[in-house]
Amino acid sequence: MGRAPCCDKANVKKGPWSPEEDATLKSYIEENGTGGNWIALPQKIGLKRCGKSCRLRWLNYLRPNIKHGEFSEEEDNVICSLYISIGSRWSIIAAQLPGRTDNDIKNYWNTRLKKKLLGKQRKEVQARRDHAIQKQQEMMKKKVMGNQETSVMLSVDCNNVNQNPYWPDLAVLPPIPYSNQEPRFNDHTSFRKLLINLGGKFSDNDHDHNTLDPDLISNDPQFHSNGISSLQPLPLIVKNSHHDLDALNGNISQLPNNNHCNMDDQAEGSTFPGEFMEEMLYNIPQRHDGLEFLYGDTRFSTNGELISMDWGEMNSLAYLPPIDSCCETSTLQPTGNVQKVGFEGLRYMGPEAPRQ
DNA sequence: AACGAGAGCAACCGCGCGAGG
DNA sequence: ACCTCGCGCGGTTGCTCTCGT
Repeated sequence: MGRAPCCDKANVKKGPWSPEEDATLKSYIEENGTGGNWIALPQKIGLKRCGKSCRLRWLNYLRPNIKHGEFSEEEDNVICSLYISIGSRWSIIAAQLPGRTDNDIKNYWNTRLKKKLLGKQRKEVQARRDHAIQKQQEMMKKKVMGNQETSVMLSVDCNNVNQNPYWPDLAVLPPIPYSNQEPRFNDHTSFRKLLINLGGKFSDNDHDHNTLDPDLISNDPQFHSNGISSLQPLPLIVKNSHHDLDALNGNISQLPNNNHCNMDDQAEGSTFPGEFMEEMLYNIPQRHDGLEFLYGDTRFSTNGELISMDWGEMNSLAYLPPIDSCCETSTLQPTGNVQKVGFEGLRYMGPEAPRQ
């Protein structure tokens, strides 16, 4: 037994909305509001549409102050930052981006932002591999020549490789099977882990945009029902490798400023998900974390061994950063007017001490 | 110019939740 | 306490457009 349909499917129109339908719906809602009943609304105004369809059309397209078109880098930052903390809670993310709808953000994430991350990462992996192959070929050539000088050079090269423990012997490894990796990128957890490593603060000038509203989210019933027991921004473990290890072992108190990745000296002037992505992928010692889709889910034990770690565990390391009230969202009133609803916009104002 | 593949986006679907009876 | 109904959400689908061959 399925649930009863919300409307008579046989007698409702589906597909794209005509300008006439748009006009009818818009003018009615602007004059009278929704009347608190979307299901009854289409009948009331003579539209052969499902109530849900009307609601969606209004929310995503017709209501005032909807912003369409390109997302700014700042908006990218907000989306990524929030995605770290709450995952695919598009409505909450949308609440932090005035004029953007959850559907818009969801589409943008699925079609572009995600690819932006992956594309960059792939390109660099390939470049590094090509470079390593080239280098090894050169080394082999010299080795064939068999002089002593060459062995010294080889030894230096080997040391260099060892300084970069994640790209050992690349030239003898088979090509990374991209297609096999894809599925692992497709789940939210993998992307969230990746984004955690990106630090949440993706550019130098986004102080006003890495926002999250803990009240909004903690009051959101669905949040708890979705299996994330406490909505708390994760510590953004990026910069200091020793602190990272401590944090991963639960030593949060030893994580100064860890809610705000300091990009200034790690990737100054970088943009997200651009140069900083590369920095994260190739230059940071702890790049294992969050790139488990490349290396397997890992974290470090006290003796430095890598052990498995899932999202839930990572989430348990979280704490709430201080709050700066600054944001507001909008709701549609029965009158059709848009009312600003103030909420305590949670800003990552870091660096700050972890909340107890 | 024609065609196919891929990207982007609007819209639909099904489910969980809360309110109200 | 239980049931029904509507809302809101996230995931998915499918249409349209663009670009490459």
